[in-house]
Amino acid sequence: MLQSASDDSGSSEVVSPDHMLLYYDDNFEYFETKPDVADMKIEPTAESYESGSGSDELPQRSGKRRRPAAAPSVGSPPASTGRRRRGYSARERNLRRLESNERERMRMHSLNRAFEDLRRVIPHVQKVSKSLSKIETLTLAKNYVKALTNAICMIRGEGNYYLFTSADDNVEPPFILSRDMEQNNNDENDRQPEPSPIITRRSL
DNA sequence: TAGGCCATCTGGTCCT
DNA sequence: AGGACCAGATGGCCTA
Repeated sequence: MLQSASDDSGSSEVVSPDHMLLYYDDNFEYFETKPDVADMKIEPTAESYESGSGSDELPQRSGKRRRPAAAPSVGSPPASTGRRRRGYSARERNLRRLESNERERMRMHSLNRAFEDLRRVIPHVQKVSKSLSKIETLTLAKNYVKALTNAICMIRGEGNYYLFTSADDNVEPPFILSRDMEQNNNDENDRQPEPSPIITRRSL
């Protein structure tokens, strides 16, 4: 297995499949570093890749099977309308693909770090050995902003700016802020002093 | 075992 | 032209 178990924070230590980089011989044929991908069905050659004959597949390196040829996205031309850039050898194309994969991984890792930062500043009840999912994080953040906005408006004597609806209840636990719950979040030492909002949603 | 969540790959599109 | 962004597809892990 190439990928370690996720720590559920999205920041799992991942062994990049690209580090097991394929070797190419002079004919641009692929060679796996370890030919133990039992379910790998396609061993593409440069010819198949060049011809765009539908088997221009990179070998499965991460243990995850590549999806079949991409279905054309809605409202966009088919993938094979000549948009593929010419002039690149199979080796160059595959190097670019690997570089793109690496950039995409880095991008997703930075996105996950941002999610983790967001989790740290959203007061919530800690689930046992489990952090908030991404959708929970976003929904709680939205509710948090709403509640804080309402609190500000209340202080100004303007009444609630947002009304919470049943849709805001989709994420458990209910959005309630208290010092105890906030403390629940503060289990790490990388805290900076933050204001201590005392907001009880149910009182809104 | 099914479903939820996630990481990764991939190709199309947008942006600089 | 090339990188960023995006969404679809896929398979692994985990939990109820």
